[in-house]
Order: sequence, then structure tokens, then C-alpha cells
Amino acid sequence: MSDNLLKKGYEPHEVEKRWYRYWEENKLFAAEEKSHRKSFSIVIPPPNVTGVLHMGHALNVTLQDILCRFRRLMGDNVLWMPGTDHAGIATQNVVEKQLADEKLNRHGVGREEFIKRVWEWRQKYGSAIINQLKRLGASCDWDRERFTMDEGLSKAVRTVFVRLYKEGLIYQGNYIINWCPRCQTALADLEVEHEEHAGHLFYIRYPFVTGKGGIVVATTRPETMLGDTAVAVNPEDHRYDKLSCDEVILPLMDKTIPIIRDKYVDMSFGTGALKITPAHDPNDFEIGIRHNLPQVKVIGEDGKMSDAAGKFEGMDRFACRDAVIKALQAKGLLEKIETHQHSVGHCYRCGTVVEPNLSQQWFVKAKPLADKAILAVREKKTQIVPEMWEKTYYEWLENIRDWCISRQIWWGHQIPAWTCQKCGEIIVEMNDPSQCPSCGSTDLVQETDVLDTWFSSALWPFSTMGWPDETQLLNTFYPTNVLVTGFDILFFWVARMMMMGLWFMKEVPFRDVYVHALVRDEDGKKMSKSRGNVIDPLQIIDRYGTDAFRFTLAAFAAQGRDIKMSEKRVEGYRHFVNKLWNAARFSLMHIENKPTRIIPSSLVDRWIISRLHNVIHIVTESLNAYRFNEAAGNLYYFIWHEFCDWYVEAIKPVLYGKKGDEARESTKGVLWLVLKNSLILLHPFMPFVTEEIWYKLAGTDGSIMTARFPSADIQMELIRADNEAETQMSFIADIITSIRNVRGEMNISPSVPLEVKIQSADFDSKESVLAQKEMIKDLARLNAISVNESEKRPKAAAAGIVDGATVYVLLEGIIDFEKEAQRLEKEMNKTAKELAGISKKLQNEDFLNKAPENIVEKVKEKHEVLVEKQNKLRTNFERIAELRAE
RNA sequence: GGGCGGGUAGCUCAGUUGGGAGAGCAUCGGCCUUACAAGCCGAGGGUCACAGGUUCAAGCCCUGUUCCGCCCA
Repeated sequence: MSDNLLKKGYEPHEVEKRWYRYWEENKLFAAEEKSHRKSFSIVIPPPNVTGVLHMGHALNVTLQDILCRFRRLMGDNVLWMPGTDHAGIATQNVVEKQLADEKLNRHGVGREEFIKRVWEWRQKYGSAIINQLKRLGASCDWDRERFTMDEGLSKAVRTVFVRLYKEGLIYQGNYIINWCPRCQTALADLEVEHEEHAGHLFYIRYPFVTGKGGIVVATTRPETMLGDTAVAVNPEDHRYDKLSCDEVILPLMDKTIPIIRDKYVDMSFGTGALKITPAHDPNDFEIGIRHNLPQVKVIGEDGKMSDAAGKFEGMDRFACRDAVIKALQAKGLLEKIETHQHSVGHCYRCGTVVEPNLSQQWFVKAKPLADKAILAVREKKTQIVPEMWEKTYYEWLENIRDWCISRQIWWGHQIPAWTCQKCGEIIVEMNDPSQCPSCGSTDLVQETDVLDTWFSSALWPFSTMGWPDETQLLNTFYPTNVLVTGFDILFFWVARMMMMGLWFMKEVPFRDVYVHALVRDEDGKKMSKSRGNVIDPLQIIDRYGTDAFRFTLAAFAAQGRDIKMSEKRVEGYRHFVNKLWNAARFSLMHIENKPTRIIPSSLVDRWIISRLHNVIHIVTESLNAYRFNEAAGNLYYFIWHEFCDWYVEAIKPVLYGKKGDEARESTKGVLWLVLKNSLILLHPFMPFVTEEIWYKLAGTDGSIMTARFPSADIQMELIRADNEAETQMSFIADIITSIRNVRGEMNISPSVPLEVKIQSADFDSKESVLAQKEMIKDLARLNAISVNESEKRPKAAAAGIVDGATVYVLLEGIIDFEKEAQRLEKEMNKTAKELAGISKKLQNEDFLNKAPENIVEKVKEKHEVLVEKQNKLRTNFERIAELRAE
């Protein structure tokens, strides 16, 4: 065996390692800052620096890599910008845990030391996820890798903050926000995950100040009553038209609070009377503002009751709930308790129940930014694919609330705002101020809060390219061509990038947004650690190889549908990788050199080239439209069923030299051409195995990554559609299949050669058969074949009816008449069913009059064919019946 | 409560100008046919959730019902 031959089975691990290193070392992923070539750019959705690769990343990255590799093969100058985000809360949590192991905490070590520790952590572990992306074959331009806490990106963040502040779009205010008592920070609305919980609805009576009677309110959170500053009813609620009193005593606190009227109150909920806690409920907060109510904070930042909670001070908020209920019961003020399903907000980072809390925070006034983002999509400056996501996008942006961007943590971009301790002036500038511009004091204190991580990732498409500097990179690659992402961060990230991109670059950040599915487990459940149903992509890669895994993801990435992942599916596609490998192995046994000239002469040669042309067309179109599954599916069919099952089988005798040297040489040329182009077509999906075969294939230079995708302007004088070859081939294939069918149904071993007589009155059909006699003999395993215009029915024969011909398989001595009769009957039933439907159509005058002519014509032809087939089946069936009777 | 998506072969799913109901896996039968048993050849299997409507023609378009999933409040 010469060394260009392949091993018997494909072994991915060594191949993957070797080629990835080669690609990196030879800078094959590198983009040119300036080029005469068309540019194509994608920024990676930066994975969380603390993250480990999960299925979502795998799908996301695979799809992007397919696009990038495809565009490179098309000759584009491709930039795939990689990087990670600093994941403020998550990273801080990780390092705090580390400190805890050393019996330390961040307050003990201090801010500076803590930040130093985080950087050390990042240095040590921060590239884990990046290395995992590489195992997927990701062809990112790694030399450009960015991090949201880099100097450059930090400068972008500061620039944006300062500009928005000066434009009045960033402000500081005392509002109700979502507070995570565990992470000890504010969260944006989006960062709260709502979950349905079985809880209780407590009915509590608030006595009138007069001492006579009272009003009953219903609440799911009785502990907040300690901070109530009113009771509200709907002005249109006639039950409360004539209250004897408009003030009540707040139980347990012995405070007088008013009864107010506000349209917000839902009359159908509970008693129609709503307790108002402006400091602990966003809706109550709004009502409180409208009615000028005091805001009493009874729950502290630590989730414990504050001193405003009176005797409940210091109690945990949930313990306090029980205590309040007990106390109310004791006083006879608890009317009843109902079970009640309601949704409770949880911190998306740690799962703790979020506490709406009043506090001083920084906000982005989102509306002006959102308006531009809406318009850009309406005007199709950015296209969301699939389109259905546009609605969700509009829905959110049209109802957008101001974005709380301050976080009470240390890891992140510290807000560049200083307060003058003397006069209270707030200073927000690009350069750190040394004295107050208002009073000249040098006693300035910087805001300790940091910015939401998403604030920096919102700038990702341009901050990674060097903004705010005017760089060549931005010139060449902004706006990016497409953003590939999951719908779970459509709001978090995509919408915000749109807002920031339009505001600061005056241009959308990406032309297309391709929104892909979520990867779920076999049962369609979301994968999560707590469920224990997580499939680790790296394990899958270890077991089945990256190419098989990638192909599986692509094959299942149908638009608008989630992917249910299971190992079994990957296993199936590993078979495909192996199939390709073996087909190549076979081909390489025969291709010693690059063919000097390629002249497709035989029918199969012409046919496979025509099929290749077809699959090139489909793959190109599909990838342009982000229909990954369509591209993958068509390649699979082409390689396995057209190339392997038919073409390779058909040319074996030619390659073995049984049809002469000339035929052999020309077929070798075609085989080379088809294999070579198949590898290029498959490369975006299966980069490693294709590279390995490419390397062994004679007549290829360098990496397959530098090859050119077969497209309209290249190689296509050879690769073209050939309808005549396709028609003839499908006729011949039908004949072969009909013979195989007889063999199969009659249980005749493939090792027994058969004789076939074909009757065909149609001249063209007859000629086709004559021309392809040898191929039919080889593929159907015949020792003799003849074709005649009027072949008499041989006595002991099974008959196969093919459009335009009857195929008699001679079974002298082995025919089982019973079986043959059954086989024909089965076929007749099938045909009769088809015929019934078609006849009905033709009997329908409306159809004949109203349907387009070409359709009617088609149906008529089909009808004729079926009638003829049915007749032939019947005569053969009758003949067999006679023979059976003899 | 509002919005979105889905219900097609035993399982997982394709099916975009409305005109032949398909694939993979699984099942059954036959094969070690010198690339591949991770394979080859053949076969069976569907009232396209349900009910209406539009149309000559509906898996596809419209209306309603039902079940499942997701997002938002």
C-alpha cells in the first residue's frame, strides 16, 4: 500500500489535532485588514469567560464556522472575531468562592486586591472556553481575540457612557429595581426569571380607624404589609362606593394609612382591595408616585427585615412571612388563606428569589435608542431570520423600560462618575477629574458601582474592531454580515447591540440576524445541571469526532425548531463520515495522479456530474439563506446514495479495467473531479475529514481551506446539468431496481447470476438499454441480457414493469409461481390505488378546464403510463395464474 | 391575560411560489458482491391533531376547536 492510501476506518482524534494546529500555524483563519476581496464578517457571541462549552455554544459556533468556511471557499476576505465577556456577576461569584475556600471574603481583601485576584483567575482559567471552541474546529481569527475588560473595549465603554450621559440618556435615580439579596446587586428586568410557584393568597383585614369594620386585602406576600402606605381600590368598584371611612389602621404596625382610588387595581383579583407597598413592588411604586405616598423600606439589601419593620427587624424575609401570619391570626385579622399559583422572580445567575427594592441606581433612557432599533428592522436594514422573531423583537422594544445598568459588584467597568464631596456636583468625563469644575474642590469620590456586563457586550460589533478610533478594520468589516445567535439573548444582547450600533456608528451592526434553535435533550427538555440531562459536547466529540457532531447539528438545524440531541443521532452521522472516508479510500486506490484531461463520456459519468451540479446549486442557495439542514441533507443524499450507491458501484468494472483503458482513464478523471468538489462542498460542515482526504488526494495543493467553491464562475464549464443523462440514468436505475426487487422478493441470493429479457417497444428506451447493457448486467448481477421490441413472455419468468419496458427475469427451475403471483398482485394493488386518484381527476371537467395546461398534460401522461403498467401487470399475472394451474 | 411556535410513518423530523407524502433511525427478509457489516440489496409502515371553509386541486391558504412547548406581563 502506498502512503496516499487511507486507513480502513476514520480515526478523528489524531487528524483533528494535527489539522487544527496546521491551520493555526499557517494563519489560515486570518482576515486581511484591507483587501480587494469582498469582505465577510461575523462577531462571535462572546461566551462567558467562566463558561464551559455547552450544546448551545456548539450549535452556535458550528453554524458560524460553516458560514465562515463557506465564504472563504467562495473567495471572500473573512473576519470571524472571537472573544469572551467578563461576566461580572458570574466571575465575581467564582472568585468569591475561591476566597471562601481560603476563609476570606472580598470585603476583607479589599477592592483592589480582589480585582487583582479576578485577573489572576482570568489569566489561569479564562481561556478554557476558547480552547473548547477550537475543538469544534472554529476558524476564528484568534490573533484578534478580545475581552470586554480589555483596555480598548474599556475605552469604548467609557466613551459610550460619557456620551450618553452628556446626551441626557444616562441618569441616576432612586427607583424600584430587582435586587438579588445573595449576589448583593441590582439586576435588570431581563435578568429576572419568572417561575410559577404554588403559593398562598392571604386575606387580611385592615380595620377602619373608626374602629368599626374594615377592609380586606389579598396578598401573596404578607411580610411586605409592614411597609404598606395605603390601600387602593378601583374607583369604578361599586363595592367600595360608600366606605364609612377612608383611613385604616395598618395591623401590626399601628399606623394610619389612607384608602386611595386608582384605576390600576384589578377588581376581579382577591377582594378588589390592594395593599400598596411602594418600596417593594414595582406596580405599587408607580401608584405610590401617582398618589404621593411615602416609601417605607422594610426589607434590607441582605434580605432581612429592616428597622422599619418594627419588632420583626432582623428576621429573614421568608421567616417574617410566617411570623406576620401568626401575629395576624393571633389578632383575628387573618380572614382566610387560599392556595394560589403565582409567578416569582429569580436571579438568573444564582436562582435566589429576587426582591423588588427601592434604591439609587444608574439607568439608560432606552426609548430613543429603541426607536432607531425598531426602524432599522422595519426598513429591512437588518433582516431577522427566521422572520417570526421580528415580532418578538418589536414587542420588546416597543414596550421597553429604562435599563438599570449599575451593579453593586466590583468586577466590571467602574462607572466613570465622580461626586464632589463639597458641593455635590456629579462629574462624568473621559479623563478622570482631579478637581470639581463647579467649586474647585479636590475631594472627589468615584461611583463604586460597575456597569452591567451587557452594557459592554452591546458595543461588541464595533468595540472589538477598535472603536472609538477610526480603524481600517471598522472600514473593512463594519457592519458585519450576520449575527448568529440563540433567541434567548435576543433582548439581552441583539436588541441592545442594535441600539448602540445605530446610535454610535450610525449604521446597523449586522445585515442579518440568524436566530437558531435551542438544543434540548432527547425528550425535548431544556438541558440544565439541575435536571442532570446535560450532554457534554466534548464527550460527544471524544466519542464520535468533531465532524460527525458538527454534521448532526447542521442536519437538525431547521429554522424555527428546537434540536433534540441524542448520542444516537450523532452516531448515525459518524457512519456518514466513515462512509465518505471509505468512498475516498476506494477512490484513492485508483487515482494515482491528477488527471490530465477530464472527458465525461459514459452515461454514469455524465449523470454524476449533473448531480454534482445540482447539489452545488442547492448547497449554495441553502447556505445563502441559512437553511443549514437543507444543505446538509442534500449533501448526505448526494454522497451516500448518488455517489456511493450508484456511481461508485457502476464504475467499479471500469476501474478494474474490464472496459478498456480509455474508458478507465476518462472515468478516473470524473471520479477525481467529483470527489474533489464533494470535499470542498462538505468542508464547511466537516472540516477535518475533508482536509485529511484532500491532503491525500493527488492534484490538490495546500490546505482545502484555500480551495475555491465550485460556483458559477469557476469549473462550471465541466460541471453542468445534463437532463438527457439524468432521464436515461433514472430509467436504467429503475430497470436495475426492478430486477433487484425480483431477486429480493424471491429470496434469490446475489451470488446466483440471472438472465433478463427486456421487452420495449419504445425506440429510445430500447436504445438506452442496449447502450447500458453492461452496467445493468454488473449492477443487477446478470449473466445475460437481451432487449427486443416484442419479446414474448418467457415461460418461467418474473416480470418487472418499468416505464417504457417490461423486464423479464428468467427463473427457469427456481420460480415460485405462488410468490410471483403475490408479488404481481401487490404491485397491481398499488398501481390501482394510484390510478384511481388520477382517473378521478381526469373525469373532473373543472379540472380539465381550469387547471393549467401543463398540469393537465402531466396528469394525462401519468395516467397513460399507469394504465399501461396495469395492463402489463395484469397480463403477466394471468399468465402466471395459468402456469400455476398447469 | 397577550404573543409566538409546533401536532406528518413505531421514534426524530424534512416538506417556501397549493398540483407525485419523503428522509434518517427502528422493524422484517436476503447478502462477508476484492472502499465501507460503522456496510450492501430488497420490503412493510401514514384519514399529514380535529372540524369547517376557499379552490378544479389543500400537509401547505383562511376560520374555529384541542393538545404540547416557549416568551412577555
